[in-house]
Amino acid sequence: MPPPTQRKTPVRQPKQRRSQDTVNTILSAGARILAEAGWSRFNTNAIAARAGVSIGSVYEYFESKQVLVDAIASAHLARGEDLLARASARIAHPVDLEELAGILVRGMVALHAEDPRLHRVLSSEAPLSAPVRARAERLRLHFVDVVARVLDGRTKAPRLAAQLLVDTTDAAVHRWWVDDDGGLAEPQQLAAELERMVSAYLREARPMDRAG
Amino acid sequence: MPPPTQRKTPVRQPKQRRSQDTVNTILSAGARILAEAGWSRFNTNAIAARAGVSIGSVYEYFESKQVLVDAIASAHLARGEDLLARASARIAHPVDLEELAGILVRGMVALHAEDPRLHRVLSSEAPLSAPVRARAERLRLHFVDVVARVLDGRTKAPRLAAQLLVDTTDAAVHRWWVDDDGGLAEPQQLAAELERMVSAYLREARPMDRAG
Amino acid sequence: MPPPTQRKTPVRQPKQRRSQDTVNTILSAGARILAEAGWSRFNTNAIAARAGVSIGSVYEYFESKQVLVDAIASAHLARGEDLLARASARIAHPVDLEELAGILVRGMVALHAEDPRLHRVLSSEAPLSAPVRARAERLRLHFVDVVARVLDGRTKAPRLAAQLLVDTTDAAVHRWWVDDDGGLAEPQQLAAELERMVSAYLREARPMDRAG
Amino acid sequence: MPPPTQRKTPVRQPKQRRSQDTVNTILSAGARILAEAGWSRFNTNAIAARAGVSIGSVYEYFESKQVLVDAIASAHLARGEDLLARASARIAHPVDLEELAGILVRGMVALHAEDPRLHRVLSSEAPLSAPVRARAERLRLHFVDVVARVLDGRTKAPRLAAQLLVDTTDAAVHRWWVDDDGGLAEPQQLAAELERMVSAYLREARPMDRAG
DNA sequence: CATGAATGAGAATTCATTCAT
DNA sequence: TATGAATGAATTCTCATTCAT
Repeated sequence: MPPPTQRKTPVRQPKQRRSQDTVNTILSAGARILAEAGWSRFNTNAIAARAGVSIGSVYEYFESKQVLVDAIASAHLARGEDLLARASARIAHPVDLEELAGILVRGMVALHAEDPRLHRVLSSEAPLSAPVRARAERLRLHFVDVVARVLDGRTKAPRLAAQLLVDTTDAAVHRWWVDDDGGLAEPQQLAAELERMVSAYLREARPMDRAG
Repeated sequence: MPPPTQRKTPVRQPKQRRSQDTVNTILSAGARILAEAGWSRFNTNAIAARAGVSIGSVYEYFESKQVLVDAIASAHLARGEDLLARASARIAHPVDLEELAGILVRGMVALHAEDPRLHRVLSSEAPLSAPVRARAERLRLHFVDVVARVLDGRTKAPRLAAQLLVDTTDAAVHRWWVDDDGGLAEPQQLAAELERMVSAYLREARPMDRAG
Repeated sequence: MPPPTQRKTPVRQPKQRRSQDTVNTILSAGARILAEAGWSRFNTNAIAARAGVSIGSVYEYFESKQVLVDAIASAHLARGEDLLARASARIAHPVDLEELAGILVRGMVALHAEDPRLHRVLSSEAPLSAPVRARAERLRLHFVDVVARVLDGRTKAPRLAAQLLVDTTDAAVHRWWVDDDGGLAEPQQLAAELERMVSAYLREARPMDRAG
Repeated sequence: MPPPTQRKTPVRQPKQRRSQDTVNTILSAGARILAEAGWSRFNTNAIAARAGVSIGSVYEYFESKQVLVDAIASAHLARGEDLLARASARIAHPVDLEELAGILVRGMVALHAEDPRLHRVLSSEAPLSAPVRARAERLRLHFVDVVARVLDGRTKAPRLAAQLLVDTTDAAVHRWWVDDDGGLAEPQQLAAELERMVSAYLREARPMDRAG
């Protein structure tokens, strides 16, 4: 944190500023190519050209193509983590199980609606490094944790149920928002129906329901 | 004219036999590489080496790398179509809605349990041609049709419900059997829970349930 | 010459007969490919397929691709030699110098009108072996000889004049009939004008013209 | 702002200089291979090796082998266009018809004397793209135009005559200078005789000659 | 730091030719 | 003789990466 002293226009180190700009330019050029043309057209020379920088600069900031695609994926994951952090507040608060279904499905839709084409390429075509895949896995686990905490004491096997809910809604929404190429029904309709299914499950999953 | 009797094993001309052997060798070498090393290592020279044939032989039978991967995908789809055809007999018979959930989930598991690594690469990494993608889409539509027919008259919006069920179980099972890299719970447990969720949904989706 | 004896249907050696048929089939399949698709598409497998024989048979009769294209060129040259032989009778007869121009130009047109597309490929694209090129050169020399003999004693430097006439008409007719892709005037008009030019030259090339 | 004075030698950025050098090296390596070994040996690896650059550099500057051979042909054509431009000044000036024959033949000789082996390969073996062929055709039309303008009003059908003259001299000189493999007479002698033939034609092609 | 020319390993594809059947 | 499956050297082209300026 910079000292809150009298300098109005703080001397921003031009070097670092410019560097960060270049890094961002490269990252978004790469992301756009990935989203628009897929992994097969994601080549370092094209990225440099699109970013308007030299290929040398790309390698100045990213050791290799792998590091670059990992960085793009990380940025994308960071946005997901952000969304989850904000949503978890809403979920964590003592919430009616009835509401949970809606929050869950709508949250997942929000998560996948953010640059779905990029999401698609990153989650299927692009070969990400192990650490990045681990980070994605952690995001999922975190999601499961949040839901499990809500279910705790209110359903049998809350953690298993949480994983079922997260994985199912994630996978289904992913398919409808990300993978779909001309499906049957509208994603919105399907999501509403999915909500109904999740509700039905939660209603029957109460401990007493099974015991009694 | 040859005797129209007892020819169960048709006289295979040795040349055709040899060709077919080569074709099969190439197809399975390609499938194994795809399953074990992914699309990025799927190159025609590696395939030829693995199949123990020359690169020329690969091109003798497959016009291009694209045609080859399409052929591998087609064979995989054919196995899926087969499974569905046999399963649809079971589903189509007047089946209790309660049973449907089990048949559906177990059918989907069977569908994905067949060479899941190959399935994974074919369904995400590999760039398949439009006709093959259309064939996969047709398989999915067929599945939805079969389920919709069972639901007809027994749930509201049977076709929408059918798509929800097929897509959800497909996506979830796909994730657990195909995509999973070290998840939380056992896929089997999750599948059992999924069955419960589908049952709950069907129970509540009866026309009278909503009307009354 | 076969003995004119009583066998009506002579026993033709089926082997040699069939062989010759196969050879001819291959030769014309090759010639057609050469004429229609050019040297770059002239490949032995395509020829075998087009001829309806196996690639093995092609190599049974022609040691190599080079031998095959040479054989096609030789057959084409043989037709040219034939034409020249028949034309030379007409030319050799004490012919008016005025007539010579017409005979020459029309003969050259006839020579080039025979399968011009094949002629084009053989005379430019296809890499013929030295012996075949020598044979083509011999045909040209023979042509020059025939014309020189007519000019002998009637023009100065009859051999030089003969070569001028043969080469000029050959080259020009070749260009108009064989190479032309959408030229200006009609080949026929140009040929008529060429005749006029040759006539004019011959008229002025008489020994006395220069001497006196 | 740089001083707007005495900059005769523009400041060449070293990078552009280096690039241009590489381009030229590749172009002439390609031209030499084409001239010395023909189209069949014109392969990108050989060109790179001969130019002393990597294969990557060849493709850095020429999208494809086709583009490269087209560039070589274009450079060759540019030299021809230059020659014609300079010659047309001489021809265009009110020139005696007697002189025309000499100018024409000598011009054509000059045109073909420039790298005849390259000319040979480019004009027959090498498959040039349509635009380059069109450019060659334009050069020919331009030549015909120049001659036709001289003949205008002095011969019947001046344009037809012009085409006859251009095509005939072009084809003949091409044969003698470019295609010839050990012919009979010296090309120089033949050219002199060709000049005589053209003169004779022009003398007789005057309008009054035919009318009266 | 930035540039961009240069590199070269690697991948797809073709096709003349061989040889076991 | 005929067949056609199999071979593999040769060729075009791509693109991640390096490094001199």
